[in-house]
Amino acid sequence: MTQGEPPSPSPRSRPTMREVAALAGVAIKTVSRVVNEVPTVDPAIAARVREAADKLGYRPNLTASSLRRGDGRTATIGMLVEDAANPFSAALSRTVENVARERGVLVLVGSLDEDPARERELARALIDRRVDGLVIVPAGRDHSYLISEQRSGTCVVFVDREPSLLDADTVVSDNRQGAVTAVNHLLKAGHRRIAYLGDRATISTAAQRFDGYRHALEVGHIPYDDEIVRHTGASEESAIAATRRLLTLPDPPTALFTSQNFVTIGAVRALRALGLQDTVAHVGFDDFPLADILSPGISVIAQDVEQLGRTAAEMLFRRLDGDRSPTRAVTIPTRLIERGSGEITAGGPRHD
Amino acid sequence: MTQGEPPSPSPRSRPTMREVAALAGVAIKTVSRVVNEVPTVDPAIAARVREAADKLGYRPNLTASSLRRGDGRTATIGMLVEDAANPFSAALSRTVENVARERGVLVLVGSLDEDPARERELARALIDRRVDGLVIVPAGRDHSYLISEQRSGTCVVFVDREPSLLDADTVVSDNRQGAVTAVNHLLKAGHRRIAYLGDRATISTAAQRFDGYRHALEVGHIPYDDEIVRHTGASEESAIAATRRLLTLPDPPTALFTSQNFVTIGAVRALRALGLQDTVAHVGFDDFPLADILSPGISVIAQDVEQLGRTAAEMLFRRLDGDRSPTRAVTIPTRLIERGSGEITAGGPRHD
DNA sequence: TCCCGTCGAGTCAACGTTGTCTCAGCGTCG
DNA sequence: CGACGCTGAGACAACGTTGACTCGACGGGA
Repeated sequence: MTQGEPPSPSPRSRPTMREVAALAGVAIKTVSRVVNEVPTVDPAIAARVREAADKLGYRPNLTASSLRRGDGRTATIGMLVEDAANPFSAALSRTVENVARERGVLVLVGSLDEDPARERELARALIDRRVDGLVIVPAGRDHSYLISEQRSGTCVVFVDREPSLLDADTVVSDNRQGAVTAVNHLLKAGHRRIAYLGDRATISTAAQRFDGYRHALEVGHIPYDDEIVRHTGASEESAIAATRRLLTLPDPPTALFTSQNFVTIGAVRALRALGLQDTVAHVGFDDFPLADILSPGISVIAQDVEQLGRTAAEMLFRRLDGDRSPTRAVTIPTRLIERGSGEITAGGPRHD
Repeated sequence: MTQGEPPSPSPRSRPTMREVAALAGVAIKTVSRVVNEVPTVDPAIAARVREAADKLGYRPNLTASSLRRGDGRTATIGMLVEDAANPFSAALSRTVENVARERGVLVLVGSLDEDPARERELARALIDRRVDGLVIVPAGRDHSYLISEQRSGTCVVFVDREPSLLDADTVVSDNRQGAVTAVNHLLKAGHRRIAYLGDRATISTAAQRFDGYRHALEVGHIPYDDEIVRHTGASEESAIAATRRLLTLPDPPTALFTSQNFVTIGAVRALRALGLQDTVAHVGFDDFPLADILSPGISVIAQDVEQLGRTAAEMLFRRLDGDRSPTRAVTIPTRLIERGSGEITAGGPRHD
C-alpha cells in the first residue's frame, strides 16, 4: 500500500519572474519580454533568461498575467452540462473542448443535475474565476440572473435548451421536427396507437418533442389519448415502470415513442422483460451506444451532438473575437436511423 | 435563424471593489471585508455595501484574490483524462467533480487522446493557470517533467495508471488480479484455449492485465500460445478485425478474454457477426452500459470507477490540506459480474 | 477628568505580471 | 563634431484584491 519517501520536505513556492531576473542578471521586464517572445530582445540575453527560467523551473503565472493585461482574458471558458458522466453531456463537452483546444483555451466543466440553484451557483463560480465565456445546457427556467453578466462582457451561449428571460446565442436540435419524424415513421408502419414516454414537460426539449408528437398525431388524424402519455422524468427505473403500466393497459399501445435517452433504455428493458421487443414498435429520441447491436436494433432520432457542440463553441469564440451582431438561434437537424424496432408493423411482428 | 437585438452596445467592464466602495461611500478595504464576511463590520455599513454591490452586479475577482492571498489557492484543480467523451473517463471526472464540489473547488478537464506530448502541454497549461492540484490518467511513460512542479508545491495524483520516473500518489484498479479472475472463470467453465485481446502493451494497465492472463494460464498448466494473443489498440474496428481472424484460425479459441472496453465491444460485434455469441465464451475487462441487456449478457470484470475517482480526489485534497506523509499507491479491487457470456462451457453451448 | 483599551474603519504596500514611459548607447548624417 | 534617430533595456505604476498596520472615537476605571 505504501510506496516512496515524503513528497517534498519544503514545498518551496513557485519561482517568479523576479527570481528568474535576478538569476539572469536582468530586469524583470526583460524576463517578461522573453517569456512573451517580444522580438526586441538581444538573442544572447534571451538565451540567458531562458536558461535561468529552465533552471528554476519557472512557469508564467497566467492568472497574474490576465489580471494585468488589457483584455483581461484568462484563456479559460466554462461549460455547464446536465451531468458530465452521461454520454450526451460528455460528447458535448468533448466537442467544445476540441474547439477550445485549437485556441489554447481550457474548459472548466460543471454538472448541474437538473438543479436550477446549482446552475446559478456554478455560473457565478465560473464568473468569479473570470472565464472568458460560458457554454450552458441550462437546468433552470429563469436566466435573467445572467443579464448583468452579459452586460459586464461575459459571453454566454446556450446549447441543447433555450434560455428563458434572457437574450443569448442558442444552439438546439430540431426537437419538434425530430419528434414529428419519429411519429410519422410509426404511423407509416401502420400504427394508430402510439404511446409517448418522455422527460418532465418542464424541460424545454421534452416539451418540444412532446409538441411534435401531438402535432404529428393531429396531422395524421389520430385522436390524442392522455392514457398513453407519460412524462416520467429522465430515469431508467421510472421509464421501466411506466412502460410496464402502459403495456398492461386494456387497450395497450402498439408502438412507443420515447423522447429521451434514459427513457428509451428503460423502455427497451421493459419491452424485453415482457418479451414484447419484437411486437411493439419503438423509436427513441437520441442515439446511444450499442443501439445497433440489440435485437431488434433500436431505431432512433439521432441528434448531431458533434455539430451542436461545435456550433456553440464557435459562436462563443466569435463573440469573444468581438462579434457584436444580434444574437442568433441555430437549429441543428436530426436524422432518423432505422434499425428494426421502429419498423415493426402494426399488425404484429413480420407482417410486411 | 436570427433572433434578438445586439447583445450589448458597450460591454462595460466588470465593476470592481473600488466602484462598489465609491457607491457605498466606504473604503475599498471595507468592501473586501464585507465580501469576505469579516464580522467586524457595522451591520448598517455592511448592508449598504451589499446593496451597492448588487446594484452594480459586482462579482469578486477570484484570480486577483488568489494572487494576493497568502496561500495562493485558486480553488480549481486540473483533471487530465484519456478522452472526456468516453464513459470511463467521463465517470471518473464526474466523481472527482463531486468530491471537489463539496469543497467549492472547480475542475478543469482536458483530454489527452493517448498523446504523451499533449499530456505535458496540458499539464503545463493547467499549472500556468495555477490549479491547486492535478489528477492525471497519464498517457506518457515519463513523468519526470512533473518533479519540479511537485517541488514547487503542485500536488499530483495519478489514477488508473501508474506514474513513471516520478514519485506520486497513485490509485489503480487491481488489473492483474482482475485478469486472473477472468481467466480462472473461463478455465472453470472447461476452456483450455483462451484468447487474449487487448490494448497496446505499452499501456501499463494493458500490460498488467496481460500479465494476469499469462499468470492464470501458467497456474492452470495451459501452455501459452502467441497465436491467440492480440494487442490491437483500443478501437472497435481493430478489435473486430482481430477477433474475426482469431475465430477463423484452424484451431480457434473457445473463449475470449478482452482486456479493454472498446476491444470488448468490438469482440461482441465480431462474435455476433459470425453467429458465435452463444458458442464462444467471453469475459471483458471493464463494465459498459447495456452489457446486461445483450443476449447473452456480457460477463465482465467491473472496475469500481466511483471508488477510483473518489479515492484519487480525496488523496489530492488531503495533500492540499497539508498532508506530508509518504506517497501512497492504492489498489482498488475489481469484481466479476456473471451475465452469461462468460459461463458458456467449453464443449459448446448448453452443455452444463 | 484623564488614560488606556477596544472596536471599527481606513491607509499602504504587495501578490506576479505587463503597458507606458524613460533613458543610455550607438550609429549616422549634415 | 554635434544633433538626431533608433534600438534595446530598465523604472514605474497599475490590474483587483488582501495582509499588516494605523488611527480616531468611544467607554470604563482610577
